[in-house]
This record gives sequence, structure tokens and C-alpha cells, in this order.
Amino acid sequence: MVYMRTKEKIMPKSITRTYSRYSRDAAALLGALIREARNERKLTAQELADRAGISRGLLQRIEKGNLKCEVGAVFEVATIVGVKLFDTDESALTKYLHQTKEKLALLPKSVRKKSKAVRDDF
Amino acid sequence: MVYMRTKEKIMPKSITRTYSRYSRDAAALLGALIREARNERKLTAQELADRAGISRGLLQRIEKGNLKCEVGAVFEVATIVGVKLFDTDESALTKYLHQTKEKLALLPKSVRKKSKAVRDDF
DNA sequence: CTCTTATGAGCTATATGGAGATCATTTTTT
DNA sequence: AAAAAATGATCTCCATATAGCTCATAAGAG
Repeated sequence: MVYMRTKEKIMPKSITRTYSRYSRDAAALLGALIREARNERKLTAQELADRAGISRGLLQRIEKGNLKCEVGAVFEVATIVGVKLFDTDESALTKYLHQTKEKLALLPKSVRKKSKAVRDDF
Repeated sequence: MVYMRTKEKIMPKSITRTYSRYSRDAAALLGALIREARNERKLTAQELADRAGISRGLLQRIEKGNLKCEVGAVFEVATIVGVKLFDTDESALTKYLHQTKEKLALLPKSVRKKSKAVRDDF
């Protein structure tokens, strides 16, 4: 393990993640939908944050579409204000989840490539 | 109370978040879909992690539906393997995003409750 | 208008999520 | 069969996301 530390200052590893446009748009949209839903329900930021068990500052970042937030916090807030993920109702989601789990249990667990052809069509 | 201030320093804040069932199901489903899509594309965990710019361990947690991951990492992985969020294609998402932004710009920025009635119907 | 409250932005200390290892097990290839 | 590769499950270190403030501004109520 090598630490990039000098005497004067600590060199950060500079892990500047790059996000695709789609990811940024998705987060921004989700944040906007959350804010919209919160206003419709006449909830203040503090109230919603309290219900979700997060701080108001974190809620602010979520509504702004900040990508560096916990998935759990984002999903929780979305759930509370009624923004459904995957455009599915809960029962359908749960049902499909079980189906997928069973399906996955039957599949091989690892993947072995037979060719190198990989498509990047997105 | 004389000893009240001990909790400031000594007691860790121990933020054990609670997540709703829906949030947990949503994360588990998303993780399962990602794994499914990754297998269909014949990508190893390491390859997908490299493409997303994350570690293999983080990808493991994402596929397991761990809620304590960056939203950006989850969205990015989902995007790469073609799991569309919100069940919408990219153009529609972007379009709706702009509409929402314009709409939000016209709305009042703060919320004031007129009554105390708040519904918890979810 | 004044008063009250919500929001936005910035700050610090700290809890913690992520990178990068190792190792055992499972799966695929040869 | 053996070898090679992928996965799952750990661990430590540290960069940073988070909670919890503060303050200024904005917006609604009276």
C-alpha cells in the first residue's frame, strides 16, 4: 500500500468520477420529481427530511440531482413522497422481484466470454 | 443536568437508517436486473466495474441491492448494461426533464402549510 | 409594511462508503 | 482430470458524504 502523502500537503487520489449524460439526467429528473411531489403534498424540506431520517442538507442535494448521495436515502425520499421507481406499483415490483430471484437461482453464477465481441450501443 | 454534554463527544451518532420495504425491494430489483443484463451481455463483474469506473466490490454490493451506495455509481452501472430507469427511453427522459425544469421555475420555491393535515398513505 | 417561516448556501467534525487488497470457493475451459 | 478464471466474502485505510449547525435571503401570513 502506497500512500500519496508529501510533507507539504496530502495528495488526493483525485477520484473524479465521470457520469454519463443519462445518469445525470436521471438523477436530475428524479430530484425534480421529488421536489414537485413534496410541494404537492405541502411538505417542507425539513419535514420530509425528518420523515426520511436524513438531514435537510442531504435532501437539498437529492432534489438538485446530486449523484453522490446514498441510494437508500434517495429511494426512501422518493418513496415517501410517492415517486414510484420503475413506473411500477409496489405489488408488481415485489412480484417481479421474486420471479427474478427464482430465475437467477437457476442461472449459472459466473460469466465466461466465448468471444471478445462486446457491444457499446448506448 | 450536569452530565448532559457527555453525549456530544463520547456517544457516536450511530445513524442506523431504516429503509422502507419498497426502497429495499426497489434496490434489490434494480440490482437483480443489472446482474441479469450483465450476464446477458457476457460481461464479467470486473469488466463492468472497470467500465463504470468503480471497484468490483462496489459492483457486488450494487447487484445485491445494498442501499448504501452512491446513486451515481448505481445509475452508471444500470446505464451501461442497458437497464433503463423510469421505464423511459433517453430522449423522453431528457425532454420531460426540461419540461419539469421550466415548470418548476414558475412555481413558488417554498412551501407553506395551510392546514396540519398530512397524509401518510403509502 | 412587520413578523414568521422556508429555503439556499456555507462551514466543521465525524461517521462511513469505496478502493484495493487477500483468500476460499465455484465455475469454466482445456 | 487439472488449470484458469470468476465470484463471494472478508479486511484496512482514507477520502468524503453526512449531520448539525450558522447566516442571509426569500416567501407567505397577518
